[in-house]
Formats: sequence, C-alpha cells, structure tokens
Amino acid sequence: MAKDRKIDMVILGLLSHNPLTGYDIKKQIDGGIRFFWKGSFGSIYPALASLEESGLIQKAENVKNESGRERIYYEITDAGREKLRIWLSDSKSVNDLKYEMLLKVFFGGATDNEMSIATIEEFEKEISRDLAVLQVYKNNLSHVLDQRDHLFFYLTVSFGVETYEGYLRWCQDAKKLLVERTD
Amino acid sequence: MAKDRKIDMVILGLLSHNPLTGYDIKKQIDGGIRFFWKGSFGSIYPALASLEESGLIQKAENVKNESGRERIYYEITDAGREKLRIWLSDSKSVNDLKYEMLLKVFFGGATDNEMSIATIEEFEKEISRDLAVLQVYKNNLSHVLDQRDHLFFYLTVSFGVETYEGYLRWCQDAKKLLVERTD
DNA sequence: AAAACGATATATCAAATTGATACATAAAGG
DNA sequence: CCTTTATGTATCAATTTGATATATCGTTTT
Repeated sequence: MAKDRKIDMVILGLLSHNPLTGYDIKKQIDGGIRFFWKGSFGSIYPALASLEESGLIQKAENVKNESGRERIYYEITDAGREKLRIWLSDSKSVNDLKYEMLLKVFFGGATDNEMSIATIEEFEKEISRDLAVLQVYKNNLSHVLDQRDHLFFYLTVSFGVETYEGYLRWCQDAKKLLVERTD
Repeated sequence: MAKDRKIDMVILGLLSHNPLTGYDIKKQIDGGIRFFWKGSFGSIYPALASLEESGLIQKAENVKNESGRERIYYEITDAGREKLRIWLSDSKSVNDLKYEMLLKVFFGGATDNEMSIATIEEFEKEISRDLAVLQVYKNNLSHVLDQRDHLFFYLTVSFGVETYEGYLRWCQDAKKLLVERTD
C-alpha cells in the first residue's frame, strides 16, 4: 500500500460532503481552508486520477452537465469514506510550518535592524488583513454552532484568530526591541 | 538567473557566521531553527554543490581535518554575502503553514467528536513539550540581549512562545466545545 | 455584433523538497 | 569484544509547487 498523500485526504474530506470538480476543490482550498492548508492544481488533478484508479472516488455521471463545457464531477465511494475515517482515527498529525519571515529575522545580523523591522511590518500588514477576514467568519459562525458542520469550521477559524492575535502582539514587541537597539 | 531556493538562503545565512559542513547545517536546522523552518539532507547536499558552482560559497581548505574522516567545510564568499543581503532587503516573505491537525479537525464531521478530541490532545502534548524547550531558550537568552546575535534568536524564540501559548489556549476552548456537543 | 476580458475548467511539466535509504567511520557503553 | 549511537556524505523515488498551456463561457466595452 502506498503511503498516504495529504492531498488525497483533503480531496476525500471535501468529497465526503458532496460531489465536486477539480476546480471546485481548488476554490475550497483557496477559501476557508487556506488559513491552515494549501494545494495546487498540479497536485489535485493527478490525485483525482489516482484516487479514481484505486476506487476511493468515482466520476459522478448522474450530476448533470447542462453545457457542452467539460466539467468532471467526482464523488466519494464507501472505500473512500473508510479511508478517510482511518486517517481521522489516527490522532498523530504532522504540522509543517515554514516562516520565511522568521528566517529573515533570524539572519537579521547580516543587515541593519531597519530591514528586519520592514520585514516584520510587511508580515503585520498581511496578518491584519487576514485576521479581519477570520473575524467576519467567526462572527457569522458563532450564531450557527448548533449545526455540527459549522462547529468544525468554527474551530479552525478560532484557531486562526487566536494565533493571528498572538502574531500581532509579537510584532509590536519585536519592533520595539529592534528600535531600542538600532545601531 | 534561477529563482531563489529557500534552502540556499538558510545555508548562506548559517555560513555568514562561520564555516560549516553539511552535517553541521542539518544539526543547526534541527536545533533552534526547527520551530520555524526545516530542511533535509536531500536538499542540503545538492544545494551546497550548486552554491559552490555559482561561487556563493567555497570549500574551506584551511579548516583542518584532523582525522582521516571525510568532513567538507564550506565558507561564504563575498558574492554569497551580497546574495544574502539582497534577500534580506526584500521585506516580502512567503510563509507556508500546513497543519494536518486542523485538517483533521475540519473534517471531524466524518467521525465522532472523541476522535477530534484525541487529535487535539496529541497536538497539545507535542506543543507543551516544545513550549518548555522554548521557555528555557527564552530564559537563557533574556540575559544576553545586549549581544546583537542573541537578539535575533530571542525574537524567533519569543515568537514561538507567543504562538504556542495561543495554541494551548485554543486547545482548552476547542476541547470544551467538542465535549459539550458530543453526540 | 464583434472584440476584449475575466472567470471557469482540465491538464502537464520543471524545479524544489521530503523522507527513506545506503554506505562508512568514530566513540561510547555494557 | 561487540553493539549501539553519533558523525558524515550522498542519492533517489515520490510529493508538491508554481508556472504555463489550452479552451470555453459570460459579461462588458467598442
């Protein structure tokens, strides 16, 4: 058995709700999921082909295709649901975090502190923008927490809010320290 | 000109302090850097070869090799320092975050809440362990902040402390919500 | 009505990276 | 003496990214 590809689990998870095309999957990944995961067409389409070949998903012929336009809907199979459950039942996760921003801060000794401050401010701007989006999500979701589906999305959103607020606090402290000690 | 490989910048940054072997670089990445970046031998050795070919680093013949054992030290060149400075002067960074833990939480609807709770608890355990390490680093570094080199490391460590504490707060809240709403 | 444009949609490819593995020496411990 | 752990360089298949190609559809501009 081939080792689990993460993109396979994303696809199975999304298809566990309803049939989707590769393009739909990409849109969902670029939506609310983008705060904790990402995936490109270059991994999605090959994964769809291989998942179909191993019988974990199948083409949904019944979903009608009103235009002549090519739209390939996939749906999850029972084997696919089982595969998803097995993955979910393993509580061990691998989290892969790469902050180019911190790499630049770490090697800040090779330039002036102003460079590091600019790098931090750029990060701060991006995080502030994203935090505003997350706050809107959180607000809307907090009214519908009794619906189970929304609860899980709420949890990932509140994770984002908690960590992004921490990021912003750190940005303030870090800038202060760097200004105090400017050469 | 080929696009910047991130591993190249890690290597140039590390070599900007002193000459190192590929193995030394791996050890440093697995040390204090591991909280915000990672890299494998499979990327380090090819990068060393290509950086040498393009004249950004060179073999340090002068560092003596007391044993018969193979140990290839590399040192940064002036061109390498310039390359590092150019990268540092670009305040835009790409941060790449993938939390398999949150992916499992997000797709938690496909199983019982207990699975999600177990996934969160596993994460919590790992974060608690790492936070203890970061706290020790932070404590030791806070006494030597006047040394410029230590300041930058301190900043990345305090980033870790701030975000990890946020993670742990979220774990508490998330578990509470999941227990309250257990089917 | 034609042209231009942006969104939809599938697909492939080079390059970067991981994770595993291979190979070999040195040091430390039982 | 022997086994395990750390040191050290190196390669490879598999995964993933980021860019690009190709084409259709719907809307707006000329």
